Amino acid sequence: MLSNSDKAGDDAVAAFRAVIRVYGLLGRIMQPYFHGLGISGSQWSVLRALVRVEQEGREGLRMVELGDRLLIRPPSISGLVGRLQKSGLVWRYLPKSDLRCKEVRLTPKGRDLVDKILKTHRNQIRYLMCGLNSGERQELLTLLEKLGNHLYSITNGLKRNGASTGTVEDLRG
Amino acid sequence: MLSNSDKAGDDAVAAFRAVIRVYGLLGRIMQPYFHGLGISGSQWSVLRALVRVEQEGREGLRMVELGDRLLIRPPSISGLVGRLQKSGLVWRYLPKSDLRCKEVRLTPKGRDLVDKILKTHRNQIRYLMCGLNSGERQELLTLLEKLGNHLYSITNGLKRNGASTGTVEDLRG
DNA sequence: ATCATCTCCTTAGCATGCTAAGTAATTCAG
DNA sequence: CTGAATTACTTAGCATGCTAAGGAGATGAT
Repeated sequence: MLSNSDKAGDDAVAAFRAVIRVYGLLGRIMQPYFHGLGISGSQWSVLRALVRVEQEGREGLRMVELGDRLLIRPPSISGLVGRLQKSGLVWRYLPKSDLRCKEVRLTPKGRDLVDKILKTHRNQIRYLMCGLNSGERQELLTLLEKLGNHLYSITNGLKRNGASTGTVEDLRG
Repeated sequence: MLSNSDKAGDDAVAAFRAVIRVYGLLGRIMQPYFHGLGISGSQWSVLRALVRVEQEGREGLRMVELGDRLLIRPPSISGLVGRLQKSGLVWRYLPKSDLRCKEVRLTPKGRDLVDKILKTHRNQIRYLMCGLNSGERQELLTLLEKLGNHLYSITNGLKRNGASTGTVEDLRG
């Protein structure tokens, strides 16, 4: 019985490793691409999130909201936004409603850069992903969304447990 | 015609973003897991590669081979192996055949740790991936391998081009 | 045989991620 | 209304990734 589930685990390990490998390969390609644009991939994620938020009709994002969207922790957000502010692409201010928070928004210079990058960005991503045809990309998206929902529920479990170690036992035992 | 390909690009962007999100979620779960084991995910990758190489009948791996397997650059390998050596898990020596190289192998302490972790590791991965059933995991693996092969051929193109900026134009124009 | 080149590794310096701990503002219990 | 708990952000310190540049050994053209 255990040997059966061992075999069932093999495709789990293989798929797990494949996600990591593909992510690594994407990074190897995207890093020099962003370097040529004068920013980093992480910085692009911030700028992109701020544009999206403007399109939703809001002027800025609180730091913690940014962290939720980008899946990174508050201290990392602080550093990232700080460097973007030093570059003049982003602006940080205190909303009057809650002085604990800081909100971030694009400067005109930041918006200009995003507009410039967006003109070609979709083509770049399309080129990376053209190893799969459209049907395959949609299938991949479906599978990753399903897996992502599962993983997200695990991270919520971690959050509820406080000082968890992230193991199966913590979450199930 | 461009508007058609714009629509075709949408699923490329969505799938691209899904890979990044799933990788981020995996990291959020695996990081505390490895922390509880006394090492990091990157360090585990090194130890795991060294065990695999032993199973292939070789005693150790050159630094640069390690980098190829883990998709990281030589300076990162130096630091990673250096810290593992300081922890006594790994051993670095000069092969007589080529004094430029250094080879890395597990110490007994390192092998003991790997053996201990491997007892439960597959269950942990299986738990992460159980959001998909076995057929879905195999389908995901197939898609990611196909995409990975495409991306790998792009990185080879970057290597051949020397100081490339990693854009579509560099590789196609 | 020798000089140029290539390969492998390392160091220096930076960006990005994390946890732990600290400060300031808000909220809630009494 | 006041004190405790919570929430948001920051700082400090570490690990990991990168590029650029340098040194030592191997290779190759002449």
